[in-house]
Amino acid sequence: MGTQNKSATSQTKAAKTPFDVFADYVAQNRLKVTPQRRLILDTFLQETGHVSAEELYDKVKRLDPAIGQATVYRTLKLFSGCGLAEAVSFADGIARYEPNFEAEHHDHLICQACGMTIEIVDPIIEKRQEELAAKYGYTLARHRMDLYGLCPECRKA
Amino acid sequence: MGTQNKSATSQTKAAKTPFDVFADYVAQNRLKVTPQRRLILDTFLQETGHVSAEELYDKVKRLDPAIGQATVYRTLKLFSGCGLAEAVSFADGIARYEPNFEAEHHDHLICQACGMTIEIVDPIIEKRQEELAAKYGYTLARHRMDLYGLCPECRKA
DNA sequence: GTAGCTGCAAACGTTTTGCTGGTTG
DNA sequence: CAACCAGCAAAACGTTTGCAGCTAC
Repeated sequence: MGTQNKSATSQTKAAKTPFDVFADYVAQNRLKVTPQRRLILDTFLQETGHVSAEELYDKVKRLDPAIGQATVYRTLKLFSGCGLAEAVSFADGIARYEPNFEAEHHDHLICQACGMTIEIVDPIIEKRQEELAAKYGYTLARHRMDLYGLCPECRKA
Repeated sequence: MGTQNKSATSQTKAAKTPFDVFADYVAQNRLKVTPQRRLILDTFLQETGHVSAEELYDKVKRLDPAIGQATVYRTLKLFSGCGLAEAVSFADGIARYEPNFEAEHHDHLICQACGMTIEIVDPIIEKRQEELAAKYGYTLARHRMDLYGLCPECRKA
């Protein structure tokens, strides 16, 4: 599949930064760029992993104590809407988001015994996923697939 | 459909029923088996897919109107603790559980906008997953696949 | 100028907890 | 009979919403 291009949309254009993505989204949806949103985006993009809204609120508040938590919640939804953030949730009832740079997507092949993880991308599966979604009238945005089993080493043991 | 054997681990022993699993867990942890727990387990095991605590509470309540919802919540945690239930959560802030004893597994097609979820099992994908695992020398035990997108309704809107 | 945003606080729905009496082992 | 559990109701939790004033476009 050569380079990672979800579609043929951007040929000559340099890769969009998250800020561009946000700016575009804002422009297309009659929204506005505010200092708060900029700050929240900045802070969010510095996250390496996943953050809960509350955690992000704490960090942002340190930089701008006047900010309200509703703003953080609302803004995270915005990011989620324009693909900058991916909502992931572990089973503890707290919503978490992780920065989604839209670059490399991959699935996981995980060893249950030793934790060895291989990142995989399989065109056949990706294609079939699209077909499945289409069958039910869904438009697919993203997916998560984790395969659990035993790696060759642990299998021997 | 013959008997479902996930692996060749149990030679002489008969397969444990979920009730056995629960009984063992209860015995080992100084817990008690009560009519309520039995009822909740029964009801839960009849679920084909995922249930929220509230949904299960409704069903159980129809069978025993005196039951309290705290009991359902507490009991589901118990099931989760002994491996009978798997906590899955889509990004809507509601905890869901699905029976975890069966070999019958399904994946999810989830609407990002309204949360509508369709349970799917696709032979082509299942087969390809096995092939992929084999390619890397892995023996597959289970997997999790969630597809996120827009359902037909939300797509229109 | 106006649509859209913010912060606040109150409202919301889900889940947990404290308590008292009842049941299991 | 000693844990342990049930039901109830209230509290706690994360999240959303209504509103009045403010700000970006």
